[in-house]
Amino acid sequence: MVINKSTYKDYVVAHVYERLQKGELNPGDQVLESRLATELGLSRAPIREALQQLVGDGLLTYKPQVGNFVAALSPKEIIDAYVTRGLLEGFAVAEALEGFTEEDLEDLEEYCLQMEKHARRGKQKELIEIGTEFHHLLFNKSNNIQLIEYTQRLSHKLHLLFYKHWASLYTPEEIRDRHQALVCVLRRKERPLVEQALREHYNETGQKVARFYNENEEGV
Amino acid sequence: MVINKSTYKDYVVAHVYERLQKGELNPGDQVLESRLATELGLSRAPIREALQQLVGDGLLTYKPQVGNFVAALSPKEIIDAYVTRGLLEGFAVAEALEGFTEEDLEDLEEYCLQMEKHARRGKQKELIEIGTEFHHLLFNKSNNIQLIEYTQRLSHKLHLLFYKHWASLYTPEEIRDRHQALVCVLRRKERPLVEQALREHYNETGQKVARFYNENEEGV
DNA sequence: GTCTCGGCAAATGTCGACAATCGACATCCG
DNA sequence: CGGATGTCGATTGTCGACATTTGCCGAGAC
Repeated sequence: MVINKSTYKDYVVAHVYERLQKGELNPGDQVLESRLATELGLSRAPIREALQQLVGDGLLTYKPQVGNFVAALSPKEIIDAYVTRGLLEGFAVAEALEGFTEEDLEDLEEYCLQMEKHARRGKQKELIEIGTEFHHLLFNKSNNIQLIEYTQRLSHKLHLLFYKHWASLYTPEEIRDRHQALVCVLRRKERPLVEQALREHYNETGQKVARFYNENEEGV
Repeated sequence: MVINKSTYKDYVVAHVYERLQKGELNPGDQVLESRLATELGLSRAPIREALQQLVGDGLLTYKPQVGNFVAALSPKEIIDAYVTRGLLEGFAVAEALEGFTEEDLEDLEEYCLQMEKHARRGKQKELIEIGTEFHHLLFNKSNNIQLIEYTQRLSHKLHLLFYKHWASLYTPEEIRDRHQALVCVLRRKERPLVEQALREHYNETGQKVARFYNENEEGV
């Protein structure tokens, strides 16, 4: 593109994101370099770079001499990923606990209500957006760069892979309550509680997503 | 090459690792693609792939249109990285707490003694090796793939960047005691204690490394 | 003396073509 | 008929050349 002064790589990455979100690329599918190249009117070089980055982010898996495939996580791997995210985000939030102002907390509570509203009306896109914003606000208070980087990566990965199912996992009330509970714990300013709460938050979701996949289709 | 059926990329990655360990590449140095290419008798394509992987692992940083540079962490970033590793490894070990047999624990204690011995005799290479083995045995008991992957990456990064200083941070007795303390805590089989112990273990080391760098040279 | 502008060298970004490898199908032999 | 083997198409791996961008350096104006 022109707007982004940087290279084609990011453009390709964005394109693949989109394909993933639209469901045009599903777990297990092979991602062909030449196909993407002709699609985007580029040579294979920038495509390969983009794909490699996606592999690094865990969205694709790479088999040498064979190709890149959309990551297909087993139920166990799904749970693992969510558990790990809970660990990272829990710690990040705990580290930044003192940094949360009353205003922040009220913003978060407002998000809870909005999430419920959007969920109730079936506005999936807005729901996702607010949800992302919610957690973003949470772990971005931390100033541990390394921690944030890993959290972002994992968050991004889970977001793209399980994007579609968010609305079918919990009822609108559950969504609201679960997130309000987090804000509640945040208010108490006790590190271990905060860590524990976020771990459980993601642990539950991981279990649900994994069960969902187990029922609907066999992963891997 | 022939012995390794996989691609040149891994070969290049290994080569850069070596250069880093030997101190031929230092933080801040630019890593030139064409230079590596002629050095290894390859074209720039596999070099670029390898460098990109190294960027993903955090060993290099990448400036678009400019090049790749050996990561130069600020003191804060050094501490952050160690803290994060403590978080990950602490959790991984805690998760696998029941999996540690008495035999494992005795092996670990044996490692402690060997580390002290090698440190005392100035055998840096062996010291590093055992140290790596020690922590490897610790977090590899976990079966959380995602967690292990991140831990490995971070471990690898810190290993390569601060490899050289290990022996100068602690006395041989301290090295032994610090690791024996970990085994001790492991024996008690109490999750929170284990997590806490590993966090502190790496926190301390991070502080030391950061201070070391602050005194000897200005990072970044 | 300092600042600005323009051009030059060097490095990265991209391209199209060729080589090596893998998977699948067809074929051959027991 | 079943399993091993050879061949073919498709895809990735690698290459060398070209395009573009960056940062430096020096000439010239103020």
